[in-house]
Amino acid sequence: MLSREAIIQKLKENGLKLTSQRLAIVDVLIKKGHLHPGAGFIYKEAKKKCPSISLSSVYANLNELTRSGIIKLLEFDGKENRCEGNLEEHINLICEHCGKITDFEVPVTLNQKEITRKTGFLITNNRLEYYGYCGECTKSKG
Amino acid sequence: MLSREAIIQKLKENGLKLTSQRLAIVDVLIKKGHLHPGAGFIYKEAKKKCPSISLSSVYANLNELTRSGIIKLLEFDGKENRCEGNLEEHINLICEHCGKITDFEVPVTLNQKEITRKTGFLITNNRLEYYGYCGECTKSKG
DNA sequence: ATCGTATCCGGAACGATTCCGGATAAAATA
DNA sequence: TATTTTATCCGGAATCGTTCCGGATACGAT
Repeated sequence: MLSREAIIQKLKENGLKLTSQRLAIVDVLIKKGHLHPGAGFIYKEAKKKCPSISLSSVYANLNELTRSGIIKLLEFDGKENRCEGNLEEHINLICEHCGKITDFEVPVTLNQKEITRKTGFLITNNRLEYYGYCGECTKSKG
Repeated sequence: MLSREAIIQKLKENGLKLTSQRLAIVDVLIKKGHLHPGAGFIYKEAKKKCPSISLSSVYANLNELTRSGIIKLLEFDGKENRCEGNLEEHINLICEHCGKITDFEVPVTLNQKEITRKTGFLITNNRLEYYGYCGECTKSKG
């Protein structure tokens, strides 16, 4: 995740205004320990600093932040989407019990050029996920 | 994708009845050239052989086939979900222009045991996707 | 042929997200 | 500082793929 300053600079570069709603959302995103928050959580948290904020503004802002390359949205059908601040290629470990998402750096980057050469497919984005049960949930339940 | 016979055997093993609706859906799934169909397409196609079929039955059956380990559902937020017959670990190349999904075998299987050892995360399922533009769409448009 | 039960159908319900149009406020300009 | 421009805001309605419901149907065991 970028620093607050870097995000604000990117926002300015993209001609986006620094509204109180937008900054409140950014502050939730950069808060440590709350990785990969969903729109609902961000709404609830941002409301503490900016009580007038609406849920539709949260959604609009998350889309805007995505367009500016500040975050990435992990979309899940049925479930809430989640925000991703780590834009480097990596694997998301998603716990099916507690919902926690952990980043795992890919030791050897898969050779995307080889895929393009073999198939003609031009890669612009990726989504690498392992589903299962995190260490804590495995210990407590089995 | 399993053969028709193998699927029918799996259905019997799991105590599922061989209804005309279910078999019509299976026939759409195993048809070559229509890889990764969505519920809407399956509904439309199955209706040709089984005109009384309902969309809710298609959904119920896709969930049942998933539970029996015959297919896997690729869930997309906003867009239709897609059926996956290849249950081996591989990468899906998803074209953002035409929507086509192509399987790409992973040359070196990522070491899942190492992930478990390092993080305690127990892997039960995976989702590996590259988004971009397939060869055909790249050629025709650029 | 009978029976038990999984499965079916149609439509209502669901829920996260998007869309709308009038109101607001950021920030450029004078 | 006052004015102007325009992105952004809010609240609620709309969207849409999917799930849920209850009564009807038909598979397949006996």
